[in-house]
Amino acid sequence: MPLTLEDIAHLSGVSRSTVSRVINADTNVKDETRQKVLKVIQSINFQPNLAARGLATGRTNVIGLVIPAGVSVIFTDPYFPQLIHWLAEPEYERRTVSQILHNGLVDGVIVSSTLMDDPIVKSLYESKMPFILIGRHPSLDVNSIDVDNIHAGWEATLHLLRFGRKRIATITGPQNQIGSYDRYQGYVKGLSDRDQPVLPELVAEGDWTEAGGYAAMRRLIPNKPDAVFAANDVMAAGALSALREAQLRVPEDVAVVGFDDTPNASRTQPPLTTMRQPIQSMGTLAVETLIDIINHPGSETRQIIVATELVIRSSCGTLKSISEGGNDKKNPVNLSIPTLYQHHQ
Amino acid sequence: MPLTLEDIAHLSGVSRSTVSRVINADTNVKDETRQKVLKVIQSINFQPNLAARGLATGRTNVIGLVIPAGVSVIFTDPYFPQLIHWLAEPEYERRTVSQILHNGLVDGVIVSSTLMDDPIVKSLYESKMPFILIGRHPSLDVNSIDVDNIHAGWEATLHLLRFGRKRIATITGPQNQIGSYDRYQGYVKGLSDRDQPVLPELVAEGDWTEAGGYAAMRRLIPNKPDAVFAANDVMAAGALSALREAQLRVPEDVAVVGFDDTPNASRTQPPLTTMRQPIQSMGTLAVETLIDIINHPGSETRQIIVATELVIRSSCGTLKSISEGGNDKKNPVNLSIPTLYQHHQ
DNA sequence: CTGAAAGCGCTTACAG
DNA sequence: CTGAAAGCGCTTACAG
Repeated sequence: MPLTLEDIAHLSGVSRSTVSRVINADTNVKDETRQKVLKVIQSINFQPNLAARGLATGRTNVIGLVIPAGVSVIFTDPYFPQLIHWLAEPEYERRTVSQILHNGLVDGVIVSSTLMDDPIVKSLYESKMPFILIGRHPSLDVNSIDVDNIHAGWEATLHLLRFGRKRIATITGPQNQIGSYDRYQGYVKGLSDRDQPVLPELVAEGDWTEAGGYAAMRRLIPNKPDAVFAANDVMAAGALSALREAQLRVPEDVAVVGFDDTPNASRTQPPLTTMRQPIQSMGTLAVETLIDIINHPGSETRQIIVATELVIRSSCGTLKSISEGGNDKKNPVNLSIPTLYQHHQ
Repeated sequence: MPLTLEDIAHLSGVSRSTVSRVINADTNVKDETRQKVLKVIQSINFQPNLAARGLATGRTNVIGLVIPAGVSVIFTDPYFPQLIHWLAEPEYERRTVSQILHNGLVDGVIVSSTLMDDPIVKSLYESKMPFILIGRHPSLDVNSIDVDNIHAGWEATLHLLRFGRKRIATITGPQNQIGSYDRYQGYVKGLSDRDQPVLPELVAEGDWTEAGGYAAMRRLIPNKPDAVFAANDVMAAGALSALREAQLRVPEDVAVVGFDDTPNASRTQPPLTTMRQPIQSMGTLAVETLIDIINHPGSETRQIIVATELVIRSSCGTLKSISEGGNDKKNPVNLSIPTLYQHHQ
């Protein structure tokens, strides 16, 4: 149970009214009293209930934004990101965690955080606020929904190996993010399982952006990779640009595999082979699961893993190109395609 | 002042408790009573105060979404749009207007609606809820912030005329949107002011999307335009694709002017001349103005017009290309560039 | 400078 | 099936 004004009042030996005055920066409070109360408030990180305040004052301090034609348009027309750019200002963001999360205005939260040890997750975990993580947590037993990134990275790498690629590079995401770290571990495991060395010169860290993928690929090219596994499609697209610029053919000279299967993956030149995650379903499932968690306090922790699926397009060659690919007798190519594989477009 | 349960109780001749039961679909209400109460509720479109309900029940029925690195990433990585795709589902959207707007959870709203006569605007206007429109309203006296779309369309068209273009086409936005309608009116006025005919065959309506711009341009090409004014940059980009495909050179064969100056405008091939609106500032200004309106109830209506600015890149040729452009003695070219004009990139 | 008390608009046992 | 009453957690005159 969250604390109330009354609790703070008891703890600091004053009345509820005085606590309220302190919180609202009313000047009619003796400085000594103010300090005393403030100390208590800070020590237990008290957040006044905004619903109650809203009721009492008739003001909530929240404003709404109505956009036409639903949420979808804000992603198709670059006009909207700009229009709500103020949302990204530090002044607005700072309040998010402490204030919006623990002030009685939300029943639970979905956290799409991939940071290795995000303080938000820890504080949420300790606060008893219902929440679900999209991703996984390395140590805490929290509700989560995720793909098996290690397995997915492993599978992507193996796919490249099957095509006879010998110098498989990877463009990773930031390594302080667990999903990104896991994909890299999958890559390492894939190579190790086939007795291939993991060469540092073939590993470049990106930042999920197209520019980052482009830059990473530029760093890799001098080291002569014949394939690259990018930890997301956006960086893969950047890598394709760098390869094109360097006059390298995809997939003939360098095969490329991405991750996500975001809509643009099928529109790159050439279309991208990529590890699909069912992102939309994960979002929906997160909402549904969270609501269920809210409705069943004290229920068991849920850790949901959804399946990924390699979507084969042309950026890594098709099976017939294996013959061109410098086949290797020691690691015979497995010509059977797992049933999980599907072709798209 | 919004009505309360107590008001409904009086109006329907029952107690507050019963009204609450009806609203919460409690089965312990005589059917006759329920109908009576429901009728009153519907007749005045009563919305219970969610802050009060949240206080009473300890549940608000709102869930939060925490995303890493701030709001900005959701626009750069296509992962996020997919993750929150459920927000776009009708089930979630339906509640928006009536429920979220009039339930005491927001103090005011920004409406980015461009529809000619949006019912939301009307209902907001009647409800006394503080709000500000991004755009303008054809008849109601509402707070608004907008650019002068007529003037901007006029200026874009005149720019093309100055370059000696004779068959200036336009790709409009949906004509049931006022901003889009205004831009078209500006185009018409620009041509009329220079005694040029407005040819229906040179007018095509788009839907703001790249695909829509592409399709519109394909319809225009057979009618031999030598310039096109697109009502936004996204459609202009689509038009560029269609022109490239038709082997028409930009700007030599067809000059193109866009609208917005969204970030991609400088990255098209060739970079786009476009009418810049200060979208970010409009967003910020809308927030600030709304807060001010909330803080000063009963203050005068504010109608803010912010300036646009033609950003000249290469899609409409540079001044020296005027000499190639088949100058017209009757309409001498004005070689002086207004100081408002600026060159970018 | 401080506290007791009323009130914001709901929900929900409790009593009938 | 219905109503009176208490309570959710705040704020804010009012009295001292």
